[in-house]
Amino acid sequence: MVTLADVARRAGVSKSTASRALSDGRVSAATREHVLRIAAELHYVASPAAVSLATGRTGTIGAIVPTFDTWYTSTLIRGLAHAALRHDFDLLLFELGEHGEHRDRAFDHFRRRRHVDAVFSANFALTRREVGALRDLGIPVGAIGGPTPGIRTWCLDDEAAGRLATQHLLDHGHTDILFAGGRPDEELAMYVAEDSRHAGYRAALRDAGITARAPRPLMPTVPAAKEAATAVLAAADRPRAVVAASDEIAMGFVLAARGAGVSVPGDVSIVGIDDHPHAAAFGLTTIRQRPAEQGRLLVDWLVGQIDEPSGERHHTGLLPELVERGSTGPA
Amino acid sequence: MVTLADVARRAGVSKSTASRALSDGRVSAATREHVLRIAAELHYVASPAAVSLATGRTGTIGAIVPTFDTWYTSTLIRGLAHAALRHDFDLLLFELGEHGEHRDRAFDHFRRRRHVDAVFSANFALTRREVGALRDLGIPVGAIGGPTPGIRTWCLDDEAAGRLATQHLLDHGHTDILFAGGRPDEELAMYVAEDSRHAGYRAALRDAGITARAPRPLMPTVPAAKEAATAVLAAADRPRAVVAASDEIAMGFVLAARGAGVSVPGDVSIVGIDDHPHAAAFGLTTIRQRPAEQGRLLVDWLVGQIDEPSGERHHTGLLPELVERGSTGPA
DNA sequence: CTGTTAGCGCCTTCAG
DNA sequence: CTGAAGGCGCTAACAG
Repeated sequence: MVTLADVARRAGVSKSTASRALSDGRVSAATREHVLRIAAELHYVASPAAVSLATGRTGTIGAIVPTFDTWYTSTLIRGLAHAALRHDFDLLLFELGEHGEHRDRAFDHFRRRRHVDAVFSANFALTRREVGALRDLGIPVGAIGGPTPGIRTWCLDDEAAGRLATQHLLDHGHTDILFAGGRPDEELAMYVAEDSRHAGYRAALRDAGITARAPRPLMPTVPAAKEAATAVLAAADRPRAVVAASDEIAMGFVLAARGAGVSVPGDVSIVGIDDHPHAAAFGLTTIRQRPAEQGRLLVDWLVGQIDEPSGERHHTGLLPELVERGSTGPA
Repeated sequence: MVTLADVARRAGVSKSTASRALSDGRVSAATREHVLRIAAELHYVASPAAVSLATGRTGTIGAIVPTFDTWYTSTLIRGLAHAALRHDFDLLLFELGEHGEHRDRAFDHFRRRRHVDAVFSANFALTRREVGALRDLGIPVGAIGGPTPGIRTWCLDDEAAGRLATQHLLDHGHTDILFAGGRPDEELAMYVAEDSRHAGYRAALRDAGITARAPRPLMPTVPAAKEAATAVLAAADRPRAVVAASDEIAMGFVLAARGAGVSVPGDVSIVGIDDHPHAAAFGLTTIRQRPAEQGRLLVDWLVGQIDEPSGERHHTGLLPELVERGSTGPA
């Protein structure tokens, strides 16, 4: 392997000069150019380990997410990866999974190794204790999630999203609107976004002077939603409209409706939240959020914080955006 | 930060003894236990950079994939991440994206940094040149993709999958079978799996003495497939059955069929390949593959190779598996 | 079994 | 502007 010493020797300068030439340091333009040329010829690449040991910087950002294989998290990670690359940072990935041994191990493993300069966290998947541990790492932490003491956070303004979706239905004259979503299992801190969306739904109805139905909790996956939706649509008190807490839930409803011969939006209007890539094929009216851009945003901020920490720890709500397609119609 | 020296001093031994106690080395049981206790008390964690510099090992595996946000790649990565964690390795991720500047940069960045002990590659997304560069890295390389000289590879036996899907239709008495899939854009090396699946389809028909239709190339996404399917199903020579090169394509067909009032499987039978998580909700008959297990397989192999390279460079085809649901029926 | 001695490759004072 | 020297934290011979 070619080292800095090789480059220095070949260039006829000292290691220090070579080092300076390769980075910012003050060197004469001539030597710099010369060293750079030699380095290129030799395909010199600095050893990350050595650089890290000498500087304390690792050049990598850690990302901690609940699972990779969902539209939201995988798209978010894509955004993180692109931005990290643009800033010349590497991205180290940790999947937490559900609570349990594996999860603890993953988290511990991540927390104890000091080889990241900053960490991105999908906070909505962490316990309070875990978030605290992250904060105490002493490096910049940026998270997707609700407001969290001591941590800079961002996320879709879920309440506004729920409100916007509901208002859209209200504008169409609907009054019998079901909210579908929210975990049946109270244990998990995950998916609290759904609670905020539900709150937005309730607020919109309250403002309109309309009574909300009892929500229909379900797991936020297409198959689970389809199953639940089949029951909902077969019931005597079938709602005329539904606000789905996510597009996957909305898709489950569309699938169930078609299977049951229920027309969308003729018999029931359905609005989702997310703008999942499949939403268009389902003709879904939805509230859009852009995970990839959220990832970019986070990494840009993190990289800035590595150089000069600002101490800012507030929360930023991202604006939702209505996308009208064919799944909603007049009451 | 607490270092090995701190532990050694506090334990009253030399750094080397402490180091040995913390790892495999020969030390008396008593000293080992003592050092271990002190280390735990002090929350000692070895500096990865220092270890790496001293040993030449980095404890991380690099993964290079075309994009994160597809079911296949994100599930694959989940498998990689789980297995890596189990072996106490970190996972460094690189997303290549489409060909172009960003892609070159990503690849170069990855190739030049020597901070991974082994690399996983989603070969199907790479050019021959890129694969060659990976091979020349001098570290173990394991890939998902077709047989590649000099590289250990695995992938679903796509030809067998295409054949199995087609045979299933043949068994139902179908003779008018369309193959939907294959990139309209010849440029990209990506998704060659579709070609093999198409080959399997043709082989099955040939064996049955049935003439194949001209395939319907399309982008492998739900929206694109739905659009293409709408045209296919409206045509005068609408096929009685279709082998979709992937479940996403199959879903596009199901959506299009429902939109056009075409009954599945009454008017047209549809079989997919992959067993995407949404497949069940679509009632899709499909050929299953298990990306997460593929990821695990790869990492297990890679970790073994890091310790003792075996030089094996062959290809392994993974067996496809028919999953019958409701989207296929008699001719 | 344990301590001493050298580095691993780079950056960074400190002189010149 | 440049060179020499020391150290980042750890492991790996080499003696004892």
